[in-house]
Amino acid sequence: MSWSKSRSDKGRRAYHHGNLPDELVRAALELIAEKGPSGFTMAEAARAAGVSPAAPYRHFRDREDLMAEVARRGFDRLAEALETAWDDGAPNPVSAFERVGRAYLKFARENPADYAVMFEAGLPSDTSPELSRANEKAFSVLRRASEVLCQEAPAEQRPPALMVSLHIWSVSHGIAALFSRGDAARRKLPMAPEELLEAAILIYLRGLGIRI
Amino acid sequence: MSWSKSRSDKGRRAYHHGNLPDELVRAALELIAEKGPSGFTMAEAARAAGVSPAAPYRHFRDREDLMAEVARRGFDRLAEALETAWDDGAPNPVSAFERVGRAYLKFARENPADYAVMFEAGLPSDTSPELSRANEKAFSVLRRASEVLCQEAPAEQRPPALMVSLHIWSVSHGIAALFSRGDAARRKLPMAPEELLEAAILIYLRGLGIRI
DNA sequence: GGAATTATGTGAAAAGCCTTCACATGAGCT
DNA sequence: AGCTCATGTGAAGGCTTTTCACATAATTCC
Repeated sequence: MSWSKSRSDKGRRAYHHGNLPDELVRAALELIAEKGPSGFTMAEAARAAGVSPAAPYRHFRDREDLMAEVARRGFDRLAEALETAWDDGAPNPVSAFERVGRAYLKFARENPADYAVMFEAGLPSDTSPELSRANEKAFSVLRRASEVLCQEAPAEQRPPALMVSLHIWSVSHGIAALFSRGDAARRKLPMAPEELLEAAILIYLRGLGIRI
Repeated sequence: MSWSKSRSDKGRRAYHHGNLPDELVRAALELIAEKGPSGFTMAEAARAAGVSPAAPYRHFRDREDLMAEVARRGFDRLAEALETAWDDGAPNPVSAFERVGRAYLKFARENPADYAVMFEAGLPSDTSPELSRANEKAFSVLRRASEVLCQEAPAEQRPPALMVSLHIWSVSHGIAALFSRGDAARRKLPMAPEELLEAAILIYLRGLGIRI
């Protein structure tokens, strides 16, 4: 049996928690969802997990280290969501690309806590190699999609795929950050964020000479 | 004489500071520039201004209130910078519009602390009416510029100016947030943020059918 | 099976922060 | 000069982060 502590007697708390890191990450996300990244405290996360305030430090160097792990997992899940949405460009690159955009906003809307930690917690970019790699992985989906998409542009004025991916990421992040945050919608919009992004992408692609 | 305490004897600290609110805002910006919005503390700002830790509370309800004032001033200065850049659309709307985009990025690059507080400190959108108004003022510059710009589009497919302004703001903010932050450049770019934005705007305008 | 080693959690403590309160001090007005 | 209001101080409570020695459980190795 791999977890010998087990749930045998449910009421009693075992000395060893069994899965503290995961639980702390979960607690952190809940707290951040309620009170923002700066409102989250190590002590409260420990309390939520039912351990002493010192326990988390067995698994995370400090508060920032826990945040970085939250962000890393966020990027992993974002990468997964974007990958699924892209679906290898089926049935055609343009519609798959728009699906990716919508998936990006959906992620930001449904996971505002993750998103805030990923992009607004002010984590130094070199916090951890794992974080950088997860970030890179999410971006690479956009990058590959842009490469396929660029093949659709007339050959004589084909834009650099990297630039296109940066443009799309920027506008997606801009809309997510400014207008698409969970309940705390920053500003009244004449249309849903998804429609706003879709329109932006369509106009942009037309500007690239891609037929729609 | 309006400030009778004056600087008469420079060494001696007067009991009354004379201009504590301004000094606190200045100190806050310096601290935030060094250690990010979450690294800023009321106590340290007070220390920098040479007053006791309790003094700031005579001028700001709490930490968040000071942050909101920092953000408010930031939006005011951003609005001013954008207004100047727009220059009533001279000599022609398109080039003036690009100037506005560059001014936006310049502001973000040269005032990373202000920018961080304005957009990433997680201030509740209803923190203060003054903050909302300053925010609105900055955005309205973009909005008016978009209105003029849209007149350049062929009448039969003229886009809503509000949508255009939201698109431009989003991509500008996206680029600023992701790539254009002071020294902590998030990611290696094949081109300067300003060029990246300029290219995005040109492609977008072409997509709108605006001749360049 | 039992002992040694390692991993994980505890309690206590130092240091620092936010914020409030009663009180002190100075400025401006009459 | 005296009154009133604005502004600054010191001390205090309650919170947080983080470390350290110590306790206890899980695992490994004979």
